[in-house]
Amino acid sequence: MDLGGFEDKFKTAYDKKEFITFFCKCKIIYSGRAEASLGKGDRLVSVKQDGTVFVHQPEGGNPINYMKAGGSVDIIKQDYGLLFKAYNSATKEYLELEISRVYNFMSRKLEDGQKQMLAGTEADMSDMIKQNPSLISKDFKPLSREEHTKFGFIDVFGHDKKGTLVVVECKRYTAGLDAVHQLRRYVEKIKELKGTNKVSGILASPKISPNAEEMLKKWGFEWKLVNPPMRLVRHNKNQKALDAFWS
Amino acid sequence: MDLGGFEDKFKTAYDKKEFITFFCKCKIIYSGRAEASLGKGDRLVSVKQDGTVFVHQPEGGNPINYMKAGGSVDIIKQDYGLLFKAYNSATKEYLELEISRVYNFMSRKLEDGQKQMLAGTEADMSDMIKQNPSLISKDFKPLSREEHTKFGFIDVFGHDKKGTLVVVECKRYTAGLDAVHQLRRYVEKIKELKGTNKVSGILASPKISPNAEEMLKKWGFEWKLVNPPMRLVRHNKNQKALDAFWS
DNA sequence: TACTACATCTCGCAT
DNA sequence: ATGCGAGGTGTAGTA
Repeated sequence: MDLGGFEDKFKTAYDKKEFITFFCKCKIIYSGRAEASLGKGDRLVSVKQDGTVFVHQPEGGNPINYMKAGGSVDIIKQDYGLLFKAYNSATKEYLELEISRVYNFMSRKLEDGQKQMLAGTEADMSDMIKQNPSLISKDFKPLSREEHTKFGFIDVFGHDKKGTLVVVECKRYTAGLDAVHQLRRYVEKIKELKGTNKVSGILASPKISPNAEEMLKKWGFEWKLVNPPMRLVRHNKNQKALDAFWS
Repeated sequence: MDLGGFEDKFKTAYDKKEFITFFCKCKIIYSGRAEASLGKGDRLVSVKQDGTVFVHQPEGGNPINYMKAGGSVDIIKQDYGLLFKAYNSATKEYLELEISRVYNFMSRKLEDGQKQMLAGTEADMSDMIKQNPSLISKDFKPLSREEHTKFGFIDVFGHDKKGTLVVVECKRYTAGLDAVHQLRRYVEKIKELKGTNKVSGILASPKISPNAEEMLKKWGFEWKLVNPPMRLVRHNKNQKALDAFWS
């Protein structure tokens, strides 16, 4: 594609705040939170309607470069082709593409007012435990969930029959050392605030790493196997319904 | 764009393992590591050459849905339009787009063998400290850096004039409670391994949160203000050299 | 605004 | 394969 034609199309679409995307050959320099450079190659470049920019190489899950919303883009003629400059003066970030060729270009104003519904998060897991406290133990009585105020960020908080306070930390995946440290921090905090040593800590997760389990025991806490809700529901349930749904 | 024409183009490009990207109106369901759904709206959809899929809404930095490389994509005619099914049997993940309209389509085989060079990471920061130990203290003698062993991952390890062992943990940004716990873990580990209590811990970062500083002091550690290297060099250095380098 | 913790985190490295 | 920590992490929720 002709670079002059691209420049015109880009500027028109950018002024109209359309979603822009194109394939090109370019060299990349980023300067801001770090300093990065990438030699010449073919990439997908997109500029979103809020000013977000991202660049993808032909393989790999994440953009190789990006700019968050809030910046601006200029295109400037150079001897080698075009200089695509995305910059954010507020954060002092600069992303520059030295474009030598543009292969394809498309742009359009996209309309989308939808927000994603999501189930199976850690919040859902703590919900499930509060609804079904026997997942932790027979005499666990939950009092609160996702406590973000008084005691810190505790997933589930409650007590047992003997009046011992119980702090539960949930992890959706394998719990590691960091999870054990988190639990310890919350237990210490509760002990301090309540002026008691009768506080037990429970880590609830589908799995725990060996080091984490060792440290957990060393500090007198417990691990409880709990699977997160909604995970692979379709695959663990009736297989016939599945096949019907997914094929 | 005609849905039948899109279907043909997509299948041809997909078979050739081209980088595919299109604008469409669709409804989305994801099932796998969580369960998610998103009502009808306009989005950008891309399928990369390694099978990576991502879907972007018109605004926001991250893809609203994605699949990592390793899966497959099918397109199936339906009464409402086309069903785009991306699935990975190994991980039991499914992403389905119910496509009612396709606005634009482009695909191309992209060639790119480049890898990004990056400077200003935490590894560079620990390098800098090892090169310039006075950033920590006058009598700090670094011995090793980026110790990536079974004991853990210690950024910089050394000793002072009096023979006290020193563990340094670096953070590029504001150090929080997690960083303090990390430091504590490494110090405890070293004490255990070396059979001594003469181990001091230092947290090196450009900033520290109040809670983190409190906990740090409580445990007898120190904070040292260290800025990460390479950050904003472009803006802090001589402007003439800059212009030469960056233009 | 700053602080805290989650994320369908992703990614790389070492065991 | 698993564990562990960094990330130009991003993002949401709260004080």
